[in-house]
Amino acid sequence: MSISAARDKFRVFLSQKGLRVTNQRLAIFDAAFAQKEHFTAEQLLDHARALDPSVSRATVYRTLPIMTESALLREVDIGTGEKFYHPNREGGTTQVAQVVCLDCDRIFEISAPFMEWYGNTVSAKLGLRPVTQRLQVSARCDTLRLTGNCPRRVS
Amino acid sequence: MSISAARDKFRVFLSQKGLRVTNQRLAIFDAAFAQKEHFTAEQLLDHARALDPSVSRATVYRTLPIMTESALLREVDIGTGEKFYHPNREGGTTQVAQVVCLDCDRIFEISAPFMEWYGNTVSAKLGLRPVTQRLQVSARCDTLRLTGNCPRRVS
DNA sequence: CTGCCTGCAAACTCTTTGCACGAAT
DNA sequence: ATTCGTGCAAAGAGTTTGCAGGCAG
Repeated sequence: MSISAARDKFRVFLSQKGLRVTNQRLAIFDAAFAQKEHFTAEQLLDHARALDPSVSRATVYRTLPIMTESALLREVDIGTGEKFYHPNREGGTTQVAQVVCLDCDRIFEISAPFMEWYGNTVSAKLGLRPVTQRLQVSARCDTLRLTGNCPRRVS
Repeated sequence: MSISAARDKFRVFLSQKGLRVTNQRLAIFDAAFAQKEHFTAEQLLDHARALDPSVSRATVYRTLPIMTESALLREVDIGTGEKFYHPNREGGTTQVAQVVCLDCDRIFEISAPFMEWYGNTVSAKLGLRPVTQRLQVSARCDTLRLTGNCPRRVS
């Protein structure tokens, strides 16, 4: 999905929900889709302000749930206190797992289709209906620690 | 593992680490192991104070990491802002997944031995060495929502 | 023109920390 | 007698919210 297609999808989503298409929301969208890696609300605020200085922290926090609900953004909570976000460029709803490198603090997304099966199986045993699954692996990078170089490039 | 065996394990752990065996730490331990379900730091404080009114919030927060490190307690972060804890009565380090019921807010622990294999596989692809895994499923309980009764009893 | 959206700053929640006193070893 | 542990209250981080004015529809 191209960025302009995603942008259109965002506008349509807002309209269909009866929400207004404001310059601030568009700036936040553009800032989010310009990111190459996972970002925090604070980082997004910085980038959005570079596009439109009138964007406030409050609006960023109010817009993030909208973009998450529209599936344009993925929310990732790795238990560090702050939430991370990542543009969903493929537009799909495929299950993904996260691998968090404890040495470079980067987050890698890995397709994990079996997670859905697992959620169904386990939930059925309890008489529940699965809604979401999260699979996260935190790992160390020996190469980085020993050589000082991270062997992985920015995706 | 009986509760008194666990209590001894806690005392031994403290001693071996050069930490002191205080009444407050023991009260917090006893309060934790008296819980039937997952609990928060605040709930633990309440129960510990019932055993020893001198226990403070600060000491609870300072003791929780110690009990977690000693594997007597398991820390569970389901992304709600507050952390949950659960006594590890079996004493093992088996991988467990959590199923969180969005209707009764209860947390169920499910053995998930394949998680370790998965962490290894995924990490190896990235050249990383896995440290921890988290697998969580959030699910709805239709029975509870429709009848008002939760079909699962407290474990 | 109407009412949703905004920025600002204060409030909130959970957790951590500095300090002086108190208790375990 | 040491030194670590403690309670208290304040600080801290991240996020949410009340309000008065502003802009989209």
